[in-house]
Amino acid sequence: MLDPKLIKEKPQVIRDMLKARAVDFDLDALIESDQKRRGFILKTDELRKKKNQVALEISQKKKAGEDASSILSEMKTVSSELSKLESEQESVEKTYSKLALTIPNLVHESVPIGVDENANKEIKKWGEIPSFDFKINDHIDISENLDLVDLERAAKVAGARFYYLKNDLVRLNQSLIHYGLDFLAKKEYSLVQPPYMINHESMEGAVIADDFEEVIYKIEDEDLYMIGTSEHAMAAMRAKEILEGKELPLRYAGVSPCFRKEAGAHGRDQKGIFRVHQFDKIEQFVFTRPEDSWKEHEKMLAVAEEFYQNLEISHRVMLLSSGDMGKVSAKTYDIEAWMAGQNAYREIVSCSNCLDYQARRLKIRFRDKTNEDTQYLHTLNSTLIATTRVMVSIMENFQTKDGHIRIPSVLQSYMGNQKEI
RNA sequence: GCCGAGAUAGCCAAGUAGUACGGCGGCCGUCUCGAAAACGGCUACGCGCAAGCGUGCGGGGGUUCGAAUCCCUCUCUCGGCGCCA
Repeated sequence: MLDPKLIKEKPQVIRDMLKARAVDFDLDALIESDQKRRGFILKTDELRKKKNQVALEISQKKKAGEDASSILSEMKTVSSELSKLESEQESVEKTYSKLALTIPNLVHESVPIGVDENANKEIKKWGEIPSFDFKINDHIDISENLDLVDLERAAKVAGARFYYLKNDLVRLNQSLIHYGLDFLAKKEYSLVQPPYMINHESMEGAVIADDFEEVIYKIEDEDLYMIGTSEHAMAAMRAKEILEGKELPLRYAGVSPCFRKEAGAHGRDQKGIFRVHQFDKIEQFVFTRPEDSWKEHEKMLAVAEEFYQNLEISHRVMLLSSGDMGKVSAKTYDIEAWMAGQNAYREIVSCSNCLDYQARRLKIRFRDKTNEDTQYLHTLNSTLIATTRVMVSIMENFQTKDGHIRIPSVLQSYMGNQKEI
C-alpha cells in the first residue's frame, strides 16, 4: 500500500511509477474513490456527532425524570439515517481498499527502466566460470546416476515439479540449512521457524492479490494458505504492532519450506529440481527505520554474496529493471549462480527493499518516545539460500570426471567430513 | 473433541444499558549543580494547519432511541477431561 497523501498530492509520481513498471492500473479510479471515501468520513462523523449529542440529552432528561419521547423519535431518525450512510460508506471503502491494495510499490531512482529482464543491469561478478576437460552432465543426469533424486515416483505420488530427495542429497540439503543458520546466527540475526500456513489477512499483508492466484496454495475449507516463502509469515509476525525505535533494526533469519503453485511457468525448467512446488529456504527479513533501509538493503546483499563466496559458487549480481521487479519491491538485486549444466547464470537470491509498502498493509509502526507520533517502518527481504537451486549449482559446477560431486569445503564438517558424493 | 472460565488502552484492572473508574510503567515539564522524591501535563486510532470532531472494550452480526454491558456466532487464551507424533 502506498501513502494516500502521496497519491493525493503527487499523482504524477505514481503515474511515472506505473509507466516504469508497465502496469495497467486505473489511478483515476483510485483517486476518485479516495475522495469519495474522505467525503463519507466527514459526513458520517458529523451525523455521529449529532447522535452523540441527542443520546446525551436523552440520558440527562431520563435522569431528571422528564419526558423524553419527542427526542426519542429524533434519535430514531438520526440512527436510521446514519445506518443508511454507513452502508454506502462501506461499499465505497471496499472499492477503495481493493484498488489501494493492488497498486504496486514505488520504484527507486537507481532502478533501470525497462519492460523485462533484458533491461537488468549486471553489477558485479565473482569467481571463475568453471571449465571441464570432460563431457559434463546437468543436475538431472547427475542425480539419476548417483541415485540422489526420484522424479518419476514423485510425479506418480504428487505430480509434476515434485521430487523425492535421496541419500547424500538429503544430507547435503540439511547441511546447507544448518550452515546457513550458523552463518546468520554469527551475524546476530534472530533465528525463526514460522508457521507454514497463515491466514488470509496475514497473507494479504505481504502479497499482492494477483500473486494469490499465481503462487499461493490455499487449504480447502480453512482460512489458511501455505506460505510461498517465510517472508510472508515473517512480515506478518509483527502486524498491528507499534515497535520501540530502539529495537530497530530487527534482523530475522526465517527458515521454512516454501510452497509455490508456479502457475505461470508452464514448460519453463520443466525437469529436475530447479523450479519446483516445494523447497527449503532460509530468508533474511529486516524491519528497519526508514532512513536506514537503503543501507540495510546493501548489507543484506553483502551477507548473501559472502555466503556464496564461502560456498565457492561463481555468481553475478544483477540489478533488476522496473518491469522485472516484483510489485511490492522498490528495488531488487538478484544473485545468479553459475549452473554449468545449463551453461548459464540462474537466479538463486532475490534481495528487495519494500520501503513502507508492506508495513502499511500490515500496520507495523514504530516510535522512539511514548507520546511521539508513530511512523511506518521499512521491511526488506532477501534469500540467503533456497536449497534446491543451490544444490543444482553444486551438482553441476562441482561434478568430477569420475561422475561424483565435490562437496564445498565449508559444508564438509556438516557432512561428517565427507568430501565427495 | 467435550466441559468450565476468560478476552477492556504498553501492563494490571473497575465498570450488568445513558460521556471508558483507577493503578503501574513510559514521555515531557516544574523543582535541583545533578539525580531521587514530590507535583502538573501527556501516554489507542482516524480526519483536520488548528480548534476540534469521530472511532475504539477480541472479530462479525443482532436487539434497542441508545450496547463494554443483553442475544447469536466465530476466533484466541487459561483450567479440567479425552485423543494424538
